[in-house]
Amino acid sequence: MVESVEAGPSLRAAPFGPGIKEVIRLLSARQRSQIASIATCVNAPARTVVCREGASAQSVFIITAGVVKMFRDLPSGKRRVLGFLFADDVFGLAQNGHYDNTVQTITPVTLYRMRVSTLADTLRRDADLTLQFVCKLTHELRRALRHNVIIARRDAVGRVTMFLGVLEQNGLLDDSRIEIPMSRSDVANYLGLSLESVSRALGRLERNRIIAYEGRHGIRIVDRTRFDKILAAL
Amino acid sequence: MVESVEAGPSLRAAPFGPGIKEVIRLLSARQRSQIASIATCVNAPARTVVCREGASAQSVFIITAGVVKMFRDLPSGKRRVLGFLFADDVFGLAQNGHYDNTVQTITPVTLYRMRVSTLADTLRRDADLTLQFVCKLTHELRRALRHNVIIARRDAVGRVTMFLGVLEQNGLLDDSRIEIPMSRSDVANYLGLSLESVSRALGRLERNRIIAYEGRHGIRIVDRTRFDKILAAL
DNA sequence: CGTACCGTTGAGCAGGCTCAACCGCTGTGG
DNA sequence: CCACAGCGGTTGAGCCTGCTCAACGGTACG
Repeated sequence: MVESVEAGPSLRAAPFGPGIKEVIRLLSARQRSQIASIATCVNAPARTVVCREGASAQSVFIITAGVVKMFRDLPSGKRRVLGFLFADDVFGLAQNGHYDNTVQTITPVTLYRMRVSTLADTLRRDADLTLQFVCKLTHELRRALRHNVIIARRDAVGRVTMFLGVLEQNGLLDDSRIEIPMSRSDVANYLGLSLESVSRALGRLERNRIIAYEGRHGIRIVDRTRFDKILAAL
Repeated sequence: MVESVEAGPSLRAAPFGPGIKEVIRLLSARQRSQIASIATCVNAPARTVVCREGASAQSVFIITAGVVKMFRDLPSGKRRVLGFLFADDVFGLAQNGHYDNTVQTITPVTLYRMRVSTLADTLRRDADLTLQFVCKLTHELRRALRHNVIIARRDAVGRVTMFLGVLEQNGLLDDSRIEIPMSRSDVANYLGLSLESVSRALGRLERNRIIAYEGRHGIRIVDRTRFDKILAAL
């Protein structure tokens, strides 16, 4: 667990150009420490609300460890989860000086907080760093579009399967275990399903021996062939 | 129709900070001509494929007039429309040197095309301009998240109504007429509905005297109160 | 003037939502 | 130490809405 000799936060994204296929960490050591110098490092326990929809947006955040969910509460009382964010993700970008989503921690989280005005000043002086943010935002945009594709699917099993696929990509765990740190309810709100449907879909995937449970918050893909077939079925 | 004495393309977005509520055009006259100097202006008729998913990504595009759709074709043959883009929108941002969506014109379109490497060079030298792109991308991200909220909704009438709301915001026509330049099929693919459902939803809105048709590609909101009530029903 | 596509409308079916009960784990207080 | 309450998760029964298949009307374009 000698993971970060490096100082400061990082950004994870897939670059524009050819050559590099995977998602990588973008910032140089110098840029990381540069951001660290204008940010304060914060630890938050699980279930902490980091920023609230509609509140005045003072800060931008970069996650270095843990998982958070970004959501919006609708007039009807229903909650729409717009995304899950992990290490090296950024959030808190605002419109008109107000956050437009609420962000809440799911696991204990370590994050860097910086004032939006300070960050803007820094970016105005460093085009290279700003370009890194462009890259990161483009990556976020891709994720949002992918999310669109997922929830446009009609069948619950397909949506859940695609979600597991995303989690797998994201986790990058060496073994084949996929962590599902969030509750069924969060997953349901993310996928636009009822939590019962999520539960049933997972149950069906297990009964068909496509996945296997590893506790309630972890699964393993047992039959990759059929898993991929479901992914491609859309 | 003396609309653009200004030279070169622009970017439309809502800024971060407080003070300005609406979507505005970001670039200064200098920045517009700067981009114009590294770009070539192109006119394309309706139904032109501007860039194709998977193709090598040489260029980035900024629209100055017209409407395009961005979509992805799925293994099953179904098509998912990820968004409609209008004047002052940007597209062509790639991953790993390849476009990840196809973009096709709906109306005749005027756009600026620039090589991605040239644009990157320009951005690396101008932090201010790059920051404008950050702002624009954040705006696009917001739109994508809003799209997520829309299609997560289960009822067809609600989805169509929210779509009309977005079109209205977008059009900013002085009168209350809302243009629907795209086909029902495109709308359906955008909303994750069958085209029959879109047709039925519009029909129901008209029968209930909430909207009124103005030809097949334009409507007018007749009963704003009930329209807003449907919007808030989610 | 004809044809093909877009749009509308109808009938029947399927999959997901709602309501509801039940299970297992966790944490708390008697 | 145990009883109980609360929450997250699973499972079942019935309903409802949007999808599918199909036919038809209108308009734009060759």
